[in-house]
Amino acid sequence: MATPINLSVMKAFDALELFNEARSELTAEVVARELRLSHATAHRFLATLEAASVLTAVRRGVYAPGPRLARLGRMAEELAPLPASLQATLDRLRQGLEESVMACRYTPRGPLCVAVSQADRPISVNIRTGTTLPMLSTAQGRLFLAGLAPRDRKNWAIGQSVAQAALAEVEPLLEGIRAEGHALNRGDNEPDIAAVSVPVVSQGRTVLTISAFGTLGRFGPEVQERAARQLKEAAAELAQDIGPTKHT
Amino acid sequence: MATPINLSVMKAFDALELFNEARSELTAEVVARELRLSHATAHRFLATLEAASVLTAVRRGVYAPGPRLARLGRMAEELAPLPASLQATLDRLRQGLEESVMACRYTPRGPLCVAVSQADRPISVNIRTGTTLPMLSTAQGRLFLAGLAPRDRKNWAIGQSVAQAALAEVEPLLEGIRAEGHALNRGDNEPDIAAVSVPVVSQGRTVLTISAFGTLGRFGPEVQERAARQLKEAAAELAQDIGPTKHT
DNA sequence: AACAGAATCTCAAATAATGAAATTTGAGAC
DNA sequence: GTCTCAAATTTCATTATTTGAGATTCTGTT
Repeated sequence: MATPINLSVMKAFDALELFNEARSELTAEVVARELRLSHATAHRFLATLEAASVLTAVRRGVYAPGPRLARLGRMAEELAPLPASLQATLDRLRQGLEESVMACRYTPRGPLCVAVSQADRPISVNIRTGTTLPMLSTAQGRLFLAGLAPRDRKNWAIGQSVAQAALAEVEPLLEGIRAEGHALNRGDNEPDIAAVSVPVVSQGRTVLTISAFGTLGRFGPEVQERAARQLKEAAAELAQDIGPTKHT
Repeated sequence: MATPINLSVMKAFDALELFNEARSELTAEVVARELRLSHATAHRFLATLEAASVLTAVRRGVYAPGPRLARLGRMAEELAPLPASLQATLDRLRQGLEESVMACRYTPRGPLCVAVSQADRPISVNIRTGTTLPMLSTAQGRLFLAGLAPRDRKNWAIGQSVAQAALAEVEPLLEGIRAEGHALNRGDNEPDIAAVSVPVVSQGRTVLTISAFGTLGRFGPEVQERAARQLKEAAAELAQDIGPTKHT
């Protein structure tokens, strides 16, 4: 049903995902172990990425991020089609709410996290940009579904091999979401994690969701209501930023 | 002789290279044409990159850079093992010399451009980070060769299938480079392009080159001398920044 | 010098990628 | 609403590429 995915390319990006602050260099041994590949195959991925300047060989057998990856990232930041004001808006909301805030875009597989502003506390809930959330069990997913016409919702379920029964089960929730203008999540997707989400609507379509999220204990009724209000104001501003585009 | 390279991964990065300021979106048609693939294969690469969040689907058939690419780029900028002061140093040199300035690292395939500071003029010579230069015909390549022990130089030629005769031909040049402490290029690699390069030497090894480059007409003897002097001073400072590391 | 472990290379077998052709989608005309 | 058609997406037999076991090379230690 779906376009087959190039598995080598996925693995190459999986390898890049192994870098983090605590691991600024990669060896074939780490790649082989983490991605469950042979040592020879892991080495070949690293050698390929080095040949492409995506990685740089620090010394024999040890690789670090390379200049091309940095350049492609800068290019992505300059060209990606998000409102210019999105990150600043998220930062402002985060300061006002004192919780983490994020924005998601619709994809058929689920809401895609495209920007985050993490709460300032030493330890807080975070999500990585590029993460795709489940559609049926998250506030963001339900907002996107609530914004679709019934036929589009049905086609979505068919396209993603989701049982019509599962879709029918959330229809009452979607009704409530449309009435309230925001969606809540209290542990439905992740235990002990709450979220309040509102849609950014441009030309009758939900083009983004923005959400405040954190631990359940921090999200009582008053916080929820305050968050929903502030998120809605921000969403209205963002919708004006987006305005009419050729994406109709 | 060398580790085989994964061709699918290379093609995926070739596809990413098609974005630029004038082209912020990609279609399968463009990818197919530019990379000489079938329409179906081009679509599959785009779908793969979209599934990996490296691209984002703007609408059916149209793709833009995605959040994961931006994130990986930021990660690369944070983790890549360059001296922290490198870019500032290049910027300062550019201002002093009023020419473009760049830094290269050694790879067996040739000098890899890892940082650039482009001259302020509306039109000036530039190079893209991630570009690998030829080894024998560039000032940077000759500097790296000049800094290798004769046996290492011979092994390099064997490893890269370079004829020993070609290597022997540049030996007198390398001798001159070692005596002067810098290397010149006046159209040897690219017609009408001149470069002055100096090595950044740490623990007896040439770990970087820094170069000023521009059109031939702007690089008279006085400019060359002035550039060499300023580049050498900067190289000495950078070498101290690098200092003793575990890269011995 | 010898040795050992890690990194790199080789190549036959297995698997995945490719592209021609079929199918689906969606915009525009009526 | 239906129909048309170009573009996008999917299918599947064939071909090319990828994989990993094992061989070879490299390098640090003694």
